[in-house]
Amino acid sequence: MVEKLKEVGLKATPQRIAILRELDKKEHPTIDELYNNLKKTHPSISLATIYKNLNMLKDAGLAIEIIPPSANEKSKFDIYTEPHIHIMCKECGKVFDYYVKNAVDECNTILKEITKHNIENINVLGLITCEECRKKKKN
Amino acid sequence: MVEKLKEVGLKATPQRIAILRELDKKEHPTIDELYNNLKKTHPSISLATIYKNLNMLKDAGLAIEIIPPSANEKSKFDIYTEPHIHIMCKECGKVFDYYVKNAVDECNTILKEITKHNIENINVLGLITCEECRKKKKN
DNA sequence: GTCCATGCAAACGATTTGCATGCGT
DNA sequence: ACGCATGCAAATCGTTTGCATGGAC
Repeated sequence: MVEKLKEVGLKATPQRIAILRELDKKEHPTIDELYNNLKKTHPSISLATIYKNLNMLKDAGLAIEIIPPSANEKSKFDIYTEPHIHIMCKECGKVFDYYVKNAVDECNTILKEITKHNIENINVLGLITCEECRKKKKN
Repeated sequence: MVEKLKEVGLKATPQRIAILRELDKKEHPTIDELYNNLKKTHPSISLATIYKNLNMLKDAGLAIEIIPPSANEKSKFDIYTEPHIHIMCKECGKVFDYYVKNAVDECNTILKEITKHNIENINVLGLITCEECRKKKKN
């Protein structure tokens, strides 16, 4: 994590390293989950620091924000290493990663054909009902 | 618009009708654009009313929210009639609609193959640089 | 030693809420 | 006439900002 930060020209502070480590667990925390988790090891960490750093990490391409479709739901955060697709459970909000390289490209191609536009980037979020939630619903 | 509202069990108030009419112009307004436009014909309309109604219209499936990828940008709103795809200019935020029925299905199919999940719904937003913005950039 | 980062508290903006009044049915 | 909708103001929530102190380089 220290190297990643230096590569993009950011100081390797303990807080930043901790944030990246936490994101690297791939649990897709919301900001306050991140805050609560980090307080365990960094009791003095402040929310403002987390906000500031998440913005910097996003700008630097080391983190990405997963924005839910309903917008009154909270964003979740993920470490960014290579392009991948996110699937979210519409019941509980849990996020699943799919590191399938050409999936993003395929969707992109389809959009290009339809729109005749040069699609530079796509944001895809698939919505499912996860196993757990499906079970709960049955009862 | 009156009928649409009654179909979903909502009272056809002048404010609601006006909101739907405004969305039907397909200009994808933000909440305050909507507010400013509606004030012209409904000077006493309140922001709270717009917020409440947009939420109800979304829940009822008569409107959808287009959430930009950067999340500090404002959401835009659209009337919902049938599934379609949105493309957004990353420079100026302008939104373009594509009513191509099987595009949504195709993306859906790809996601299903990759994830082996039953994708119930997808949220796709394609990002481009629109003509106007491309011209501006050249200068 | 310099400059950027941190952490606190205050400021801010967007959205929601409570409540009295008005209006669609 | 009833019950939901409106509009106002206040409350709330998430996020950002300013600033003094601390820490990475």
